[in-house]
Amino acid sequence: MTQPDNPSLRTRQRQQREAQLLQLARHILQHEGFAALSMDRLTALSDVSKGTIYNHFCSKEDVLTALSISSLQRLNLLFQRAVQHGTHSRECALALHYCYCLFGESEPALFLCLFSAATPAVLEKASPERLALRLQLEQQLLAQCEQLIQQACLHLVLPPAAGTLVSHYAYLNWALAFGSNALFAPGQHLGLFRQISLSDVCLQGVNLLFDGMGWQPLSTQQDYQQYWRQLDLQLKPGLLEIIHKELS
Amino acid sequence: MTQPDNPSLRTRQRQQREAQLLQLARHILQHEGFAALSMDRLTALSDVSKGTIYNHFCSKEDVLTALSISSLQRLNLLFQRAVQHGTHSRECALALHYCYCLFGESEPALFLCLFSAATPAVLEKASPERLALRLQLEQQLLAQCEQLIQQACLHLVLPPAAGTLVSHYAYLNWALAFGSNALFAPGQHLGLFRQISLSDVCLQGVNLLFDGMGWQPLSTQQDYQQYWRQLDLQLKPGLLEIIHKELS
DNA sequence: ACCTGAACACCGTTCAAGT
DNA sequence: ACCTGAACACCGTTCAAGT
Repeated sequence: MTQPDNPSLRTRQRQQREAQLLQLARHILQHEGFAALSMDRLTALSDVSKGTIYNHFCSKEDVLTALSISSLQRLNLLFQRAVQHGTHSRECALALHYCYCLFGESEPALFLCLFSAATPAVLEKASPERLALRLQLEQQLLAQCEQLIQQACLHLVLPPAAGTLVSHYAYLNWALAFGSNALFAPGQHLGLFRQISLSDVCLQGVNLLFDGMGWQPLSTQQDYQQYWRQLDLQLKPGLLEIIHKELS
Repeated sequence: MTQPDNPSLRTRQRQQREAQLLQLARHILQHEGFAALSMDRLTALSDVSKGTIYNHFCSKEDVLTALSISSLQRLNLLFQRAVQHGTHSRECALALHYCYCLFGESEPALFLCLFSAATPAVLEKASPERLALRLQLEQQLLAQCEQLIQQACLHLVLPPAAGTLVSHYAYLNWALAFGSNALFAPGQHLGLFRQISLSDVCLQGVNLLFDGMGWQPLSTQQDYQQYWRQLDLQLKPGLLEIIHKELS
């Protein structure tokens, strides 16, 4: 029979190598651009053969999907940390948006993976296993948002409305956060929105959306810009630690 | 000297062929998927040689960018038509969102081109000329939004705020519209948001955003769901005509 | 001036041979 | 059981030759 430690050791080594490969892929994206990411290039930078790389990823697009998964895992951790910071539900929700914005600003390459991995060309060639994992992680993120919204309804600081309110609200929060971040990078690249600060516009967008929802206290009653600055001072260092843990 | 008609004829023929090639590319994307779009496949379906195709597009990614440009041109036309429909500025702005949503729903493949063309892998390999044209068209779209917002401020139905209000508001509208549409397609693909209607969630998002901005009349004062249905009845046919003009 | 398609280089993917 | 890298197929891109 095999030794009891052997399989777990193998698994650990395998995971470690996969993390190294993803690290290298990230390096290529960051320093040589997305067009430079090829299996050849990845093989050249790694210390394994092409066949071994295909033992981890079924296609080049699967590599991008794996990077998007590690982004989602990191976002989940950020959310878990940030949601504890606020003193009421609207502050907590704002803290989640702060996480998303911070992630996009401090790790643009990883955010662009998240963006690119949602593209049909990538979705079509990613492995079913990774797509399932991605779905699970996105559901986890959504669940954190929905829980917060539900809590706000229960505490009567968020007026109830008809229909599938909670999932719609969560969708719209996600859409606004994703859209704000996704527009920014290519916009800058093209020369659009040159005078806009991502952080400012995200904060403003969330304020408007939450005010529209009637989520109390409204931005006329509390200065959320000040809370955002508070997040910068109190939460940012811990979040950056999470983002950079086991990165580079 | 050359005949006076010759150059314009040449140009027209050239444009016509380019339109045909884009039409074929669209056909591949729609019926065979994004992964199936290759210069070989495009050549096979066309009646010209590969070299001629490279005479129009500097790369495969340039083809996607060209399709995103024709999407933007169509959106511009839709906006021009729709903005005239409303009886006050908030209705006009809602009509613009209606256009975006309708475009995403009725031409998902073209919307996905818009989405994919914002991806770094595509941006890096598109021709500078097309990127410049794209920038121009996006600025045109933005200008239409900003004009509407400015008008609302002048008519005192949109409370003025500090700083670069107008461009921020336009950015957020775009981010919400883009995000709502962009999340939907891959979400459906993954199995996320299965119970959500794109149209419903877009309308709700815009209502919340505009209410948050204080854009009068608020959604508590006017039933915008009814106006949305009105757009379905009165505006949709004309818009679909614009969308499908010179398409398949 | 423009079109052609063979040619080339590179890249994605596989798999027989090796350990 | 896993790794290797040669081999293959396909794809993106170019360009000498042709009209």
